[in-house]
Amino acid sequence: MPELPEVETTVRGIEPWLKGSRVTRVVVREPRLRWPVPATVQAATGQTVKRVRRRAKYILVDFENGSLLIHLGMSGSLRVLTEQANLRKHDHFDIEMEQCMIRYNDPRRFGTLLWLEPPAEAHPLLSALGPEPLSNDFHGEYLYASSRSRKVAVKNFIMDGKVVVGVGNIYVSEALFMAGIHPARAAGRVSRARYRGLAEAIRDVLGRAIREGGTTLRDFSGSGGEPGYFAQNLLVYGRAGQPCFQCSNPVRQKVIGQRSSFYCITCQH
DNA sequence: AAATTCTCCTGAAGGC
DNA sequence: TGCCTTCAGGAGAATT
Repeated sequence: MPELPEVETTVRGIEPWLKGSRVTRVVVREPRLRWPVPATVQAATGQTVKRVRRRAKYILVDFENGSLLIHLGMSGSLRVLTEQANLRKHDHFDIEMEQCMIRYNDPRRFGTLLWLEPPAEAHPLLSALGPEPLSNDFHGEYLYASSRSRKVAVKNFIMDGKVVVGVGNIYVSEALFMAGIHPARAAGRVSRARYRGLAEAIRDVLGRAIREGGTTLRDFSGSGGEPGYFAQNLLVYGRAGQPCFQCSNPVRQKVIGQRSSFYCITCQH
């Protein structure tokens, strides 16, 4: 499940192949994704890529008069192909360039391909998003201020894209453990000092994952291309029943906000 | 407004 | 071994 670090790694991987190059063709062979891929994506044909960037977990391919928006959903991935390659099951679309092609594969079809008229930031999917977790706008004070009177579990609060973007189920579990905060605690009942620690933990865990993804990222072309986001050793996520690295008590697993949460009842309060 | 539930889909894992 | 069931999960939409 691609989280922010993998999306970032993907962006860095494909940008050198796309930037300054022209789209020669967009082939949509299986339009059934999160939303049906609209015919308007053909607007990219013939245009030159100005840049490739990430906002939350969205990939934006910017052109002079619009942007392609790509989301990897749960199971999406992009590959750069420089020569003919057989189609695989769940290959949804290709963006053909002068020197290569970007091929999107997504078994579970939770991903997205849309065409956005400028300014892209005004699009409903992007306009209400919170700050980037690695930006200067994101810090403990911000979390503290925006969580007052909020009763939702702090875990759900952090996963809310209007609060901060791109912190998914895996990394929120990791960051809460690092900060010693119980995931089910009401967001409004977390102290300023602990929010400082949490913001720091989020920044740390995402930053590390991106750096590790960057090291496993080589040329991003060919068959492999899978960003190595799981290279990171996880402290609690997926470790139910195994000893906590800090106190050796078994890690608990419980569903909070419809999603599995992993935490240590001794170390997190 | 805020919180909760529903929804999309398929591969993997578990049960017998 | 193999078939059937269950479940996970990003995030917008719908509902309470």
